[in-house]
Amino acid sequence: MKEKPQNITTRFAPSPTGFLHVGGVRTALYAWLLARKNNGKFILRIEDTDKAREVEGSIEHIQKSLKWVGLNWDEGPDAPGPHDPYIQSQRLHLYKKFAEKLIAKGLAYADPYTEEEIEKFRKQAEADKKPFLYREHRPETLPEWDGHQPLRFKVSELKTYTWTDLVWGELSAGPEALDDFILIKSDGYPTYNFAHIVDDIDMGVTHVVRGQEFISSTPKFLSVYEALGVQPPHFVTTPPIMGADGKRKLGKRDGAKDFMDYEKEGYLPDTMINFLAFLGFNPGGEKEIFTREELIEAFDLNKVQRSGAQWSDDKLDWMNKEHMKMLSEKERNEKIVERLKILGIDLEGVMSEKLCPIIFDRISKWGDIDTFVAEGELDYFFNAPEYEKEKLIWKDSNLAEAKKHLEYVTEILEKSSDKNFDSVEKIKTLIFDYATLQGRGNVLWPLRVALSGKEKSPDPFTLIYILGKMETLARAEKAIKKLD
RNA sequence: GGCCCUAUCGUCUAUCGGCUAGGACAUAGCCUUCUCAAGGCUAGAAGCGCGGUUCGACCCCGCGUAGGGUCACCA
Repeated sequence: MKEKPQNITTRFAPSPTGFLHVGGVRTALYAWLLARKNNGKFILRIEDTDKAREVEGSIEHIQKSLKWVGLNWDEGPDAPGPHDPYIQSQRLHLYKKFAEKLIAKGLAYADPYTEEEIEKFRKQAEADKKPFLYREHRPETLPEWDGHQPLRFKVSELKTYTWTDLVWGELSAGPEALDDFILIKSDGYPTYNFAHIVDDIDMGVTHVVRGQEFISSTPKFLSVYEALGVQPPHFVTTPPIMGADGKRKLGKRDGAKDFMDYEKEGYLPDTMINFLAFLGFNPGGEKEIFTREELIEAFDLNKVQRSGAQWSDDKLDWMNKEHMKMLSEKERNEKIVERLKILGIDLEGVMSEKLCPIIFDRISKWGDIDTFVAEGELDYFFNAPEYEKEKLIWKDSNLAEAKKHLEYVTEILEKSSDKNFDSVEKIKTLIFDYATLQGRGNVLWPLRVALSGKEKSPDPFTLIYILGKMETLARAEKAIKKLD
């Protein structure tokens, strides 16, 4: 229907005020997908114009987050490009240059008021239940700027702006959205409202992918583009991600967590990409599990949602398991062994070959291994169990019966010539034959509980295999004694 | 409060005027299984309300309602 846009350039422009949360990453993801799909350019720009809110180390942390999920940028703080540098605090001269253009046109002036005076205006507006508009207090003669007051933009024409957002369609807002906002603060740094426009122009950004909170200030941006005589870029506005309660936009103030926490919890990068993309986007079919490449292929701005989507840990976990299943057995095992090692459990050779699949079945993210271990779920392999008599009995059977079966099985095990139970298959056949005659549950249940000490555990043959002859017999005999 | 936006199962969503409203997560039940998990099957579960346009509205329009965003020398 419409031809592929040419020479697309998108950017992600976080401010280094701490960590990135899922909302920020999704905005970055959409910008990245848009660029990658169109063979365009994706720029990372750091918007550090608020020195008071800046948090040490966040630039590195943000980059780490993006790198974790593979959102690579073509130009950025650590990737030199034609518009170096990519950190706003190092581009002050540029904002000044653009500010001077506006001053020359009579479209910018110094703010003569003190902060207290403005605060008074604001309070008054609030009391009158009216939106605060600075321009209503604009001095008759515009004060000249000496670089120490805030520099304000002068709205020259109060009109209704209409623009097309690639996600939301046609949008418009009247003059009440226009105001004399601050371009450059008294500390010499530009505000976001001005800096991002200057940078987007300078860097040739064609598509501004941003959160929905910027819709209301778009007329302000358009009035600046107009004053500068520059054609505005395309706006691509993403819907908000709501907290799990569905009530409010997810934000740091509401306890949104550090995106890197998901890495710590053991989610796969591909899951995060897949999940985040689908929170507010759906290509239309019934397929939900997408690889990164498939996502780039399927991404379409027309299919991006406008209403907020609620975050769901349940669905994230499900999706992560789906992506985990796409891993090879070798990759799975390596991950599990690695995670266990951190917990002080060393698995080697056959042990890991046997144990890893059991663990894999029971987790939906690598971090589940931690709770698995913490809750003693793997104790059946490492510690001799304590018994509660009743648990050794299968359904309606009785103690004597359980004991009889256990003793018989013990006999089979003792007779086994294979000291290491390397061929559990042979033993398995013998026990199975017996169990089939006696009722499988009646035999296998007490055996499994005797070996594991738990109501839930892997099957008895796996246990026999891993425990070895000595330990298996020791546990079985302990259980038999308990049944006396 | 002004302005802007949004509205399909509990949740994420499909439908681009023809719907017996589809899928996924979650929930419940059943099957399989030595238990749990996994897997398979099944079930319940939705078009915010009122008008209008139309042969026909979940889809288009208006009003109402609800929710979100925004109104900083924050981004």
